[in-house]
Amino acid sequence: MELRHLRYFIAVAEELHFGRAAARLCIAQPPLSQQIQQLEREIGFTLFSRSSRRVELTPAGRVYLEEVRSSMGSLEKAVLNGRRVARGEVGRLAVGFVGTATFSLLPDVLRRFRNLYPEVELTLRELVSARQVQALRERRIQVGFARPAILDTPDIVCETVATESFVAALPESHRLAQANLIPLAALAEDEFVLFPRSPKPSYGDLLFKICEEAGFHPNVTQETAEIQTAISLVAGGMGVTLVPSSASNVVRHGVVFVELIEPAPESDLTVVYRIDDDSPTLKTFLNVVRSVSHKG
Amino acid sequence: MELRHLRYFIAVAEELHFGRAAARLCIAQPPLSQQIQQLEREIGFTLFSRSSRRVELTPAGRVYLEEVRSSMGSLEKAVLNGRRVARGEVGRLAVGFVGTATFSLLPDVLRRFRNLYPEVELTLRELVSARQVQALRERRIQVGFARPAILDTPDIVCETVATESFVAALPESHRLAQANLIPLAALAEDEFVLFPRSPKPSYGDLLFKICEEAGFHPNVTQETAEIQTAISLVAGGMGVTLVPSSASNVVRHGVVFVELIEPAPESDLTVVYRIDDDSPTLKTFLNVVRSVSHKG
DNA sequence: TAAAAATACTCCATAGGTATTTTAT
DNA sequence: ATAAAATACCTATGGAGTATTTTTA
Repeated sequence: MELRHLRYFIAVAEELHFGRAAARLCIAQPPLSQQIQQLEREIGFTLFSRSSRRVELTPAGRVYLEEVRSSMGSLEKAVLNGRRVARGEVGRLAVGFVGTATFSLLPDVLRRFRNLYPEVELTLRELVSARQVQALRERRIQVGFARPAILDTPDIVCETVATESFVAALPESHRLAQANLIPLAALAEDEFVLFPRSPKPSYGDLLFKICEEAGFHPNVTQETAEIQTAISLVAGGMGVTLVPSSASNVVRHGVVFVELIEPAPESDLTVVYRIDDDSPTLKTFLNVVRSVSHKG
Repeated sequence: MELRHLRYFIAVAEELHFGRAAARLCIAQPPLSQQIQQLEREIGFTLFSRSSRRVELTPAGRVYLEEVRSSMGSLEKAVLNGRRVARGEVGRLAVGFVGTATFSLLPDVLRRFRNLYPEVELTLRELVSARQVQALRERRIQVGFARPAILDTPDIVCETVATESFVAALPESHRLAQANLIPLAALAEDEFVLFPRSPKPSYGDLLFKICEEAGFHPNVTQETAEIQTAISLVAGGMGVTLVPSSASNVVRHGVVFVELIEPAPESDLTVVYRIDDDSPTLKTFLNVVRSVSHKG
């Protein structure tokens, strides 16, 4: 049995006339009769009761017609669904992200992507950069937002999507709180709220190196994994810290953000994904990331 | 697109290997590759990511596979359903019957048919014989149980399925209540509970004629359409009546049934149906009727 | 280099065309 | 007498076969 048989059957069932049905199908009448006979032989029951004056569906033909129609409809839908998956319009995507990405690009990307492709099911998991690479390898995520110190593995692509300068977060009462622009070295004697230095590459490690490049070892008195918490601690007068400039959007009583004199330390935010992942969902996601990245 | 394409697609998706899939399909590998390419061209997206070492389903291919599988399953089921309808195992059947048929064949036929073909939806309507012919013509019923006086129309087939003799129903207190066998003429002076004489042909009319053949005009004092009611009236001493012998199954306090001496009046119970109705449901029903009729 | 998919071509089975017959109104 | 389906027979498209090339692990 072939779909041709079913298409012909539907045509005859709708016209109830072999000649007209054949015309509609752009074939001659005899082959149509033959194909219908062939179909009837194969399914084992008659579809039409024909006389030379009238063609009628048999009861079994009526039942069969309905079910065939519905199956053919499903087959057409299957093609449309497949196309939408192929275009990345439906699917599933697990996204990893470092905590420090939540202030800048990530919210915009997610909002935009959800608007454009509401039928892609997004799963978010916060993971430090090293864990993201691991998760990509194990396919637990398809894409990550990371801050790679040096991320150089051949199986993972790493694309910079934002470069942010750091700003100093100071308590309101700090002696430099009123300044517009300070050198990082001005904080050499201050107490620092910093972040865990492992697993490497870590955000804490990066900040530590930045301080060393500015000529001092930071005097770390508090450690926390969360930027939000760090800012709260600064507000509480526990010390100063460095945050990506995007975090200065977080308005919090008791904290001021001060820019740093050139050469201002910078940090790249990157998207990471498997080099061998050609899933269209990933592609559309990356396109959204890039569009947001270039626009902003 | 043809079912061939889909069958090939499923085979390759299951084997994930063109060579093995081709072997399973009993064709050579090149035509299989061609058919899959053709399918991909038509649906507009790639089903497999192939390298010479590994064949994998694309995400769209996975989605398409599931939907195609289900559609193909539906198509197979459609054939099975069609066959069952063609065999008369599922369907709908409206059955007409005269009230006097309810004691004899009809209950047995219905019980048996329902057991054998539980998926045929039976509808029952009580109709006098003349109405059954009308209902058959208008296709409101497909088969009827009638008592045709003279039913002679070319479009309706009328098949005798039972011949019943009549018995007299007498009140317990009747002077002949103890008799085994009486001539019908013995009731010439009795009061009769009879049935409406129209529309003709009617059961009431039939009984009237039977009495006239026995040589008297029945003295009708009560009329009712229901045999049950007639028997109740007899029990109440309102008169006597004639019922088909099968009605004597109805045990009722105060009534006795007495057989009639030869020539005992008889009545045919017939099935009636359209001569042009070739529905398999009707055929299986008629077969059940005949089997019950011959057995009993 | 070896396994497997893709091309290149050839062939024949069968879908479809034309002419005609059968059938039922 | 006629409309319409079935049958008979022929043609040619395209599915499938064989031989070969390409690809990548």
